[in-house]
Amino acid sequence: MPELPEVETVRAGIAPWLEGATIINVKINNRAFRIPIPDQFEATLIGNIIESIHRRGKYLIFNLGAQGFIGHLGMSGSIRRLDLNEPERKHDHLILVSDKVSIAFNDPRRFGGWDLWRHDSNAHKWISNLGPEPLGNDFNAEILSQKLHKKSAPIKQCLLNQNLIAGIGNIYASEALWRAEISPLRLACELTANECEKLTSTIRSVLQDAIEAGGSTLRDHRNIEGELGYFQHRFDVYGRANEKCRRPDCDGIITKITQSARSSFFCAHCQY
DNA sequence: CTTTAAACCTGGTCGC
DNA sequence: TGCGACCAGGTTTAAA
Repeated sequence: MPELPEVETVRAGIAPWLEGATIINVKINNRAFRIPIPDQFEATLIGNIIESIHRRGKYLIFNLGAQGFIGHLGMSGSIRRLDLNEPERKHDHLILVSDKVSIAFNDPRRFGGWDLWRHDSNAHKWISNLGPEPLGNDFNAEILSQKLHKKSAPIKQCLLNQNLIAGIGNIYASEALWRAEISPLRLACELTANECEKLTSTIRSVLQDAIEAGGSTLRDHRNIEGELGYFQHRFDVYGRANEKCRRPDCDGIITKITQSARSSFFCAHCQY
């Protein structure tokens, strides 16, 4: 479920609970992820203080000092606070107990994963080849144009390539292209400099708007007690097949197409 | 090197 | 109420 904004919302939600906390216990109910959780995971964490929690693309990075652990929420992962004596739920694969709070990582499909990292090694392989952070200073229209120029694939597929830009997923790829009035079918190498400029801007705005929507769910007391990793945002095109285009003065209808086995939504009337 | 397809999983929904 | 088909926000691996 989670793309960059959802992962950032998880990070912002758990950071106040866990930064500065000492890990008391780690309980793993199921290690069987695409890459199994390593055997030394629990022993490496227990007794250490979580100094800080970061995000890179869709990954969560927990810093314990000279070492730490890294997590991915996959397609169906979420994290929630686990209060004292609160029962575990089905698919709670990882329980982390600290001197402040306990959290549960729940992931029905187990497409997510957890691993260890050390400062004295190179960056973890999960994040070593990621492209720039779209909301960071290393991302701009020139960089995007340079990268897309080498790609003959449709722009929608390129936006999902984490090595080009980190953090965009299937929803926000469609949303950013709609805002930029660019068809998902356009070949990446054929985008003009002006279109790259526009797309850079809409990628930023669509992610930023979603983070703010996630932030508002964090401020809602009911939601902060609940699951982090999923919040319903109002999408302009995603999931709106056969509905009216939301662009003012456009009377187009949203179309759903399949590109490399993923669905794309767009308005053929105003996206060219 | 590139691009495409299949694989990894569970659960919800829809049509019969 | 049940069953099969299909769909889902991601990434890696094998194959072409």
